[in-house]
Amino acid sequence: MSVRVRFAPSPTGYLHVGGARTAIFNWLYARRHGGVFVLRVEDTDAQRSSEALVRAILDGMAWLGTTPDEGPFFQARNREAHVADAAKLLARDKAYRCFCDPATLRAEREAAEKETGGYVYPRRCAAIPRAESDRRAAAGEAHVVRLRIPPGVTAWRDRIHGETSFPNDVIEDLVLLRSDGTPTYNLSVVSDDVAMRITHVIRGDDHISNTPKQIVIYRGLGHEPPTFAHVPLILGTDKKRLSKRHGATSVLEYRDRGFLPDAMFNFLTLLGWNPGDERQKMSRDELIAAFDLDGVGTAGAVFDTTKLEWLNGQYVTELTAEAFAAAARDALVAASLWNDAWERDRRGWFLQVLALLQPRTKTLASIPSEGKYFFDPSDELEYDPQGLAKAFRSDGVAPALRQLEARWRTLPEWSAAPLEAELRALATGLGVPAGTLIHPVRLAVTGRTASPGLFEVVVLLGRERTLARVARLVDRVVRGLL
RNA sequence: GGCGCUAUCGUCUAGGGGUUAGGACGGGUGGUUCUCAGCCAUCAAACCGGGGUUCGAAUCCCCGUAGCGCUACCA
Repeated sequence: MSVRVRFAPSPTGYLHVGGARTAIFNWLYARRHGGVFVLRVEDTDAQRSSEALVRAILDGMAWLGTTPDEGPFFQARNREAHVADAAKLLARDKAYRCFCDPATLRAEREAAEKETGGYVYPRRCAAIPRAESDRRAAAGEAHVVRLRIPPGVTAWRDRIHGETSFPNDVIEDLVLLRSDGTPTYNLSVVSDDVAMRITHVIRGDDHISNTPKQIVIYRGLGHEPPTFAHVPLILGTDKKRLSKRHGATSVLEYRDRGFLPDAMFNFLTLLGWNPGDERQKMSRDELIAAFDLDGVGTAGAVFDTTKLEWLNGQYVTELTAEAFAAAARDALVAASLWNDAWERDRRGWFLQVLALLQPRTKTLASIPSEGKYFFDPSDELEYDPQGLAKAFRSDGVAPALRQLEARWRTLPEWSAAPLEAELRALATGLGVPAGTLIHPVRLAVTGRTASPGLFEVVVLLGRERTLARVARLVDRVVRGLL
């Protein structure tokens, strides 16, 4: 039987990293086994669902590259089939009508929870004879339909947790159909999974306790349950289930923060799964070839973005120059630092600047700030205060820079080798280490204490901007303005 | 409260009777170098606790403990 898996988010929020990882595992499993990946939107809660949220989930999946082979299907549209399945269960006596007053039940539950803590519906209506049940329903008496949980134990072999079982007496005769005739979650899920011929249910650990209920429904319907694989939850740094208060949890937020989808995909894959060897950075094809449910761990995993940043840096470094340029363009536009010339006659210059920046870039969003001294036409830099104090510790620095400025001004060729030779010659003549000049110059042209190689930077900055910046800083230092 | 799941460096994890308990991120140190990044070298860093079983438990069993999840006419 060919593999059919599904991702079934309820559109009550954007696609968060936990859901994204579940989607990835399903997608990977389908790809690995030549199966089909189905997307089913569980939109039966009309209050909380919205089209915009459906859109957000689809966008998130598209960004990650886990687009469905089938779907999106919308669960709410299958309501009639779910109701029909409930009728089937009723006809087979796998379910029964419950005429209990909801307010009474609620009171009982509250009282029980206060005392012993536990409460399962005491099955008062389970024994109502069929004829009476039919008569009362026909007479219009309000009722719900409940699943009849048989005695015994419900067990399954979870692909991740192994043998798992629940004693049936702690499983409630859950409501399948509400008094208004609408189906509830567990019924809808099973009904749809059966209709969609799902073979493997790969979902979060939080569904473990729904599983025995669903298995009873499968059997009641006369179907063999699928294989279940419950993936451990993703946790926040406090080890609690990841939620908004832990910071960014939407995958699209990571896109906006300058992360690459391949990096995010790779990182999420490694959260709770490992290839069985020591690889960390893996391409999609490698991931597909290596992915297996057996490699999924059993314990929750803390979502710590430190490693994601490293991984993203790896992927950024490997981007082609064109791809990096396109990403840089978007980031610069967003930062209002973009100049159209960089796509035209200044294209070559732009690419050279980016070549310096790319290997040092961890996230795309940091490009504008990291390269501001290149992109911002202004020479009014802000100087790193600590760097300033250190670079101009000695009084001889400012005059030395003036000499350097003069030498560079008349340099026949504005390129790295002569620029460096000139600076070093001056340093030697002055009897100081080259760093004594290099550091203040770096500060003058970039405002910072750290940058790509100074002479490469200066070459790209050009003579005008370089000399203007050096002169500006020296001037301000001499006048005691800094 | 009940039921369930889980427990190896700070984090992601490997290891499933005998290992110097391995790797990655992050951190430290040293080297390369004008700084940063990178690269190279190197260091620190873990088996939740207690009982068993065994010649020998991180590993198997039991009991604790802790964390998390579920416990609706929500999904």
